[in-house]
Amino acid sequence: MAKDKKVEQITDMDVDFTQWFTDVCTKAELIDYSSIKGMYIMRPYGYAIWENIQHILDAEFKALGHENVYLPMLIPESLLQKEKDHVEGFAPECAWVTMGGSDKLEERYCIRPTSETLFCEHYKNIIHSWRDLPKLYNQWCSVLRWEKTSRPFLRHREFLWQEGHTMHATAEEARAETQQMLNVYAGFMENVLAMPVIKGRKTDKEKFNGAEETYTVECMMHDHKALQGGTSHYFGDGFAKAFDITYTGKDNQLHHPFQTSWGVSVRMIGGIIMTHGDNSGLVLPPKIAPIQVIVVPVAMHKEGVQEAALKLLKTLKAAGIRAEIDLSDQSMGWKAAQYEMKGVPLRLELGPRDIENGVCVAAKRTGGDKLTLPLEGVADSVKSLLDDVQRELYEKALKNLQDNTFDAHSVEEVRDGCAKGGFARMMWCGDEACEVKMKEQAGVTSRCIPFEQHHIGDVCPVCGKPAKQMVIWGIAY
RNA sequence: CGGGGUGUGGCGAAGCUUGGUAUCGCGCUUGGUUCGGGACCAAGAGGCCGCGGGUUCAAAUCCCGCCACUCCGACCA
Repeated sequence: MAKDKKVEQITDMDVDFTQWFTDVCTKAELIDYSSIKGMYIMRPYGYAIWENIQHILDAEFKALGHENVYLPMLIPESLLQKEKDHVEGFAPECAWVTMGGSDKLEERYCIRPTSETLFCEHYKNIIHSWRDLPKLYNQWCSVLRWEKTSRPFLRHREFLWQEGHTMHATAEEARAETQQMLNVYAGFMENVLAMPVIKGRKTDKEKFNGAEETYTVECMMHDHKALQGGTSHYFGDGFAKAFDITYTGKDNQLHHPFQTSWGVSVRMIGGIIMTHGDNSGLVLPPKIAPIQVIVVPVAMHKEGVQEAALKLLKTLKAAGIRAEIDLSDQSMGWKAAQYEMKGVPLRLELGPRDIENGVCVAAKRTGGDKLTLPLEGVADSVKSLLDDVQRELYEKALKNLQDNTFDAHSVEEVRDGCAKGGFARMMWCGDEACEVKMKEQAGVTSRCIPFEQHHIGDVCPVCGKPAKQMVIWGIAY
């Protein structure tokens, strides 16, 4: 039976979620392994998803006044060391270039794990006056962090990302930028990736090395674990002071500018997979899917079928839909399973019977009965179905988040509740010692201090002292 | 980086204990029949047995080292 064959190809997600994830990454042809641990090959289908992410986000960044730049890949050790917290955080995972050709280098160069220091070096050269501010730069690139363990999309040693780095005249302006970009990420994830997010602030323990404040959008995966979707940092003038970046203000006095940085990476693709995927494979939100519609002709050998299918494809493409056709001689069943594996949101079948009736048959990747669509005005019906899939994915993910988020009043409650997956909301005194205890006793980390606060209790259940905020706790990827 | 498991055509496995020159299924190629949920017949092609060293007349098999994958910790976007 067909069902048995599916199980052969891809591990059941309820049996082994990790193995299921790896199966999807390789069998949907998103990724291949290279010979170096943690360095993956992004195959055309996987890279196309990243390209779609890039196109949409890049346009949003630019609409908000940001400019793209490209900075070097190597950071001299002396430059990296200028900001103490920053270097301490990244030193353990830096890879170094020590040779130039056959000569040992005078100073070793770090392969960028992130580019704050490089941006600072450059900003010092180009920022002199209040007229030079703000500087709103963004860079699409890859960075390298020598991770001990690695997994496709979730933890690469080299990963693709974007890093925005901005400089502002005032702290208020920089803070506003930090929030603005967090909102850009949240909107993108919810509206385009169909992934509901929790916006909030990271605790000091979890914040970025060198940042004053780190903000995050946290998502819940299908297995109820947490994934950070994007981060936005407010640096204050710490880096500016460390790198001696100054400008002359309208008051003819020297000032340090205020800085932000923000980024998202291919990890988001891991998030898409783990949010929407099912036991048939990948499920892609239509807005990001490289192929939105696959046209499958049925009984192609029969008179006129192929022509009609190609005509249908042309109609869809002309309407701006990312559609493709499978004219291979594989069986109907094989094709159905194949495009389900690859997460194509909508499949259109067209056979002799349909042509006779002037219709085609649509199957949504999200399931439900197959639908019969008149070929007359098919592009509009398809667009509407794609919208349905997009909405259904979001609603399902939102339900998963809501159903698996609970209020907790004790460490034990968090431990037991999160052990089977989920987000715990619990009050917190703000003390890092209690956060450490949560990790030790409940096995969870703080995901964020959500902007949307609820009053669950008056005290921190860990220490009994008065509580300051509600924190989301969970097990993170 | 510590502990466990794994590595054999593209994929999944058998063979390893007891050394003798590699087997099966899927996939791939060609031809034909099929075609509304993973089709069938026939003929073919494809292997540095993860890499390096050692033992031996002889190594996929035994020994040592390394690399990679994977799971559990610690670390991290």
